[in-house]
Amino acid sequence: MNALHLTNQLCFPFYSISKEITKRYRPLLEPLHLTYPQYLVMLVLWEQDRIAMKEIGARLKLNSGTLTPLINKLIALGYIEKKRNPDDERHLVIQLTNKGLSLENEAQQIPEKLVEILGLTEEEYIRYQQMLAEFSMKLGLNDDATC
Amino acid sequence: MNALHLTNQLCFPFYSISKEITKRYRPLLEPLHLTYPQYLVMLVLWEQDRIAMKEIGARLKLNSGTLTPLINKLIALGYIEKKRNPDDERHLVIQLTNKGLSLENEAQQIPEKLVEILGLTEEEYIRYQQMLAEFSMKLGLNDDATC
DNA sequence: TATAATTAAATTGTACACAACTTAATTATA
DNA sequence: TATAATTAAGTTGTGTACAATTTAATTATA
Repeated sequence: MNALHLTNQLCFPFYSISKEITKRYRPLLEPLHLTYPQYLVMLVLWEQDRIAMKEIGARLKLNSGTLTPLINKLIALGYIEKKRNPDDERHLVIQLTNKGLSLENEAQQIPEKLVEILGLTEEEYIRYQQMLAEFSMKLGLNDDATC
Repeated sequence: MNALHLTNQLCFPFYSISKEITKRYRPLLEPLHLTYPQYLVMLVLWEQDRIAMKEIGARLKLNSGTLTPLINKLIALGYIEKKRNPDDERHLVIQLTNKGLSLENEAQQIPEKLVEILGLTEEEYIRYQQMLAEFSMKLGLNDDATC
């Protein structure tokens, strides 16, 4: 076996599948005026509002070089606001606006639409998800450094 | 179950695992002066030399906007050359230089080093690979449009 | 066979992604 | 308590990614 053969790589499928899914998200997110990384930030905030930018970065594994412009774009869209934490001025607290809050309703059908677009059954979805969670664990991606 | 919860997403693990593996490739590829996408182009050429840029794009699922600067970088590094196909001047034929050809030797230990860095056993590697190949198939990523 | 349609690269514009560095605020330590 | 170390954002520079458009070459069609 030639270990340098493209089909024998482990990373390449992750890389190309990731890009392909992101591409398939595009038409679903377009009505919300969001890109996929912007959508991820919104998911975090819908889960827990008023958290530090640092914490969003920790959950999404994004550093400030990526996150700062993302956050600024979401502010420009009117979905979030940022203000300094008075107890520690280094921390930016990110907060949903009413517009950002109500956007969650419009996003409700996105996950089911995506599964449909990917052509997966419920069992397949769960099986892949478990496999990925296991793999993420092995890579230490679930160790929440901020806890 | 909240389908909008980050941990219930299918795409997010693909996205973050992909980025994490790419990050772990970095120190392995640094001695070759290659980034991960540049390494992918080299893998394709070590498999089959003197192919059209279009064909490289088809295998890696990259369009010309991404591939053109990648190819130019590899030329600047002295690993490849490009020339027009005399039979069809629209096609760029990409060819390894001696330097690019001999680089394959230096790349030989990369796959095993990566598996070690990822902390996977042989069986795990194969199992994940199969699952990913299956998923890629479902997404139609293996349909080689150029055949 | 002149014109239209198609095709492969290149270009343009927007948006990540991250390493390395800078700045300002906070905390630790001599 | 002045100084050093640490921390969170922001900035800079390089390198993808991709949609949409342009350009040049080839092929199809009226």
